[in-house]
Amino acid sequence: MSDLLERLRGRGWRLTAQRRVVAEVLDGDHVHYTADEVHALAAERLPEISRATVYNTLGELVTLGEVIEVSTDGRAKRYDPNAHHAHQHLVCARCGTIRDVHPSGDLLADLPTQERYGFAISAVEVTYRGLCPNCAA
Amino acid sequence: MSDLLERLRGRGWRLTAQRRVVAEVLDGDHVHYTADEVHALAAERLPEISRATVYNTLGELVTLGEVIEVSTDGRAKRYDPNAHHAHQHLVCARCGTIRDVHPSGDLLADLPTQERYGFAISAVEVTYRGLCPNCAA
DNA sequence: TCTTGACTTAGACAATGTCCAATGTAGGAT
DNA sequence: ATCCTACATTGGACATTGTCTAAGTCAAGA
Repeated sequence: MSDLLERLRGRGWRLTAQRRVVAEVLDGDHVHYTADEVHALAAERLPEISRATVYNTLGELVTLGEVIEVSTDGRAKRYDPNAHHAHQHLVCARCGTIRDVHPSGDLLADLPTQERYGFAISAVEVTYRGLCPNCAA
Repeated sequence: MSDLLERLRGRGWRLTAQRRVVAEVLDGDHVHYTADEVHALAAERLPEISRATVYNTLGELVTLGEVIEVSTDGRAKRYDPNAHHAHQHLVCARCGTIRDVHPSGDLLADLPTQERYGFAISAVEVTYRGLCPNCAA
């Protein structure tokens, strides 16, 4: 993730202050912010950045495969910059916090063809749900 | 699911026309409607049913463990009445259609303790994403 | 049949996300 | 160094999904 900006420039991204700030906010391994959280953090550095730009930029990063969009609870989507390493999520049912975990084995065994019902499958997600240490108290 | 109404009555549910209609709409194995779809279908039989009642009733059914709430795309949640048989979901990335599939083995192997980060895990979800036969065309 | 607490209703409100027309600007061309 | 222009940003209106509340209604036991 640290050389994200170079990768993006290499793909012809026009590098603006807004995009740089959004990318910097997302830098880090265990970060799973909502769009509004990204907006708030970006605005600390670039006060007049608009919500629309944050949404646009996040959408572009998802399209480029640099971050993964995670919808765990029907509330705000969260954005996961750890797109280059296969991982799964631990989600708190109360506060929505997400934590990455790493595959314990190769559970991603593909579905047998007869269970695919004609779908062209491109990804598998595994989500463990429960209460985080904070909310369990 | 077919004797859902009896189970609910047995739990002290007050049986109203609205609840009956919502439960009937959800009857069926491969049904995964959004709350608005449930409302529209319920309104065909009981025209003046309100959205609030549909939301309330769906929430109660989830609390009672009779249906499962599925959030696959950050858009509307879908309600899965097939709560009594373990299963996984195949989700179309374009149209949001959901299809049930049945565990091919016991992939639900628990996470090792050192990967739980103090979470009290209560459920595991597996979602396969791709394009359904319709959208692939 | 009466009564009562649970249920339903309409609509206001909240949270999240999308879209658009007007304005600004990054970076190549000159 | 400056100019151009296609692409990016902005603010605000709008859309979708879901929640809440106060007032009216009704299921089911007495």
